Amino acid sequence: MDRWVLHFDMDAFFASVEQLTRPTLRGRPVLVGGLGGRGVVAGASYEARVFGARSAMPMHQARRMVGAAAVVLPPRGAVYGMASGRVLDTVREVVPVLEQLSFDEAFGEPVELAGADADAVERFCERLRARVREQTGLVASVGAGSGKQLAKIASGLAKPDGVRVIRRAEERALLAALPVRKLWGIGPVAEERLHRLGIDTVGALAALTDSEVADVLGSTVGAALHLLARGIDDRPVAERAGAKQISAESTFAEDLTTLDQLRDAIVPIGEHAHRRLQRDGRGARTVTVKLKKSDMSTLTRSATLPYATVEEATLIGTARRLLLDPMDIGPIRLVGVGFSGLSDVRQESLFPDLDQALEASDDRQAGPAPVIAPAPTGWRVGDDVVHDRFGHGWVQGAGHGVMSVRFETRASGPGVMRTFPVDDAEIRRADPLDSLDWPEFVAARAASAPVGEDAGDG
DNA sequence: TCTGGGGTCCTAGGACCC
DNA sequence: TCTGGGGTCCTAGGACCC
Repeated sequence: MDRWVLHFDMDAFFASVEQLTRPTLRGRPVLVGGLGGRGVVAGASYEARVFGARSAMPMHQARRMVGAAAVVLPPRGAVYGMASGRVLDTVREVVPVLEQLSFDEAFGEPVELAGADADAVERFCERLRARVREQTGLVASVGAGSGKQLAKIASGLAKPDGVRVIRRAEERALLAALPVRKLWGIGPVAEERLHRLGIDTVGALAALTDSEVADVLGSTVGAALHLLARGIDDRPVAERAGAKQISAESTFAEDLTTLDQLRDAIVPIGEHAHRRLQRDGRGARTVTVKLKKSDMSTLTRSATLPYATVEEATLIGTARRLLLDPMDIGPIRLVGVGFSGLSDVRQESLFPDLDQALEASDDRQAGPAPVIAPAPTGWRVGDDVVHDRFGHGWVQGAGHGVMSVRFETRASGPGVMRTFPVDDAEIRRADPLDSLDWPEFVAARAASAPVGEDAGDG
């Protein structure tokens, strides 16, 4: 009996959430991403893509392509996370088993579609999209095919705002004509290797022998891709287990050149990773430090503790001791801290002596301020604010002692802009999530919870 | 003014144990 | 007293995904 795998993919997710919660931005070219000199685009609205802007492009380049109309916003991870959760909850009402790939993508294989004809699958996908749009205000595209690979290719063809069902009869021809890069698992390196051998299409890849593919792409990855290229893809759709690794990293505006700078810089990064570890609830046994040099090559150093721990001092102390000296390895643009070997751990250690030893050797100190200045105390474009009379809004511009605030939320429709002195006492920092929910739930939440910090967490 | 941040999986070598 | 083979754990690097 024919199986049907669905791939569900939100359209321009980050930018769409911005346009949903800040209605003035609808129809405008929105770029979400890092604002600094080294920032890249994390999300671009379709209006921005018209100019050639794309995800992963350096922000300055995208900004130049789009021109003066560009609206550039820092990512609001907490809002995207909340929106993502609601979208997936909605999908789950219809497709209970979901394999979530990211914030905005998931595979499903609805049991009621087993053996269905393509028209029925198409109707199902359209109903799913309509439901998501009604309940969340966000647009998804859905692809369907005989396996994960084809479902994913189909959703790519469906975008924007559509459904694409790849029928059995068209499968072979469609796949064969595709550039190899379209296969999930073929990136720039594999693509280049195949090009050098004159293999440009999935059809040409499929026509190779097993051993030829293994020679070019390796025996494990090569064999898997060779099967996919021939349309053989019986991988099951299954819920993902908990994360295997939790990490945080940061790129600095200017390269770090001394060990002291690294030792200072790694602390807030380790704390960030540790906060997320705490939220996860497990402890970590292995600590990994990642350093990216100015030439973009990376070095990693890791250490495995005798037991998993949740202790911040132990974990960050271990990370600090793993650092290498830029005097030896060269200037560093990024520092990362990762925790792995995750497991449930009781709070009290089985090895109190060892704990003491580890903490004693922890050279962490309350040293000078981090090299990278903390967020400026003033208002920045994109900040969420609240005003007693005008309600929830966001900072659209700031400078020269004044700031312009657009008062609007998802529920309000396009709002008015007002100008205030930057030190106006009536303007306060607000929880970004209120832009999604205001005013329905906000009163209840404001009464019970403090304003969230960590909005940039994604 | 080049190239973020959060992940997964694979490879390969060495240590260590039986 | 000069040389095996298998299994597991650890470390480092890299490709790839969104």
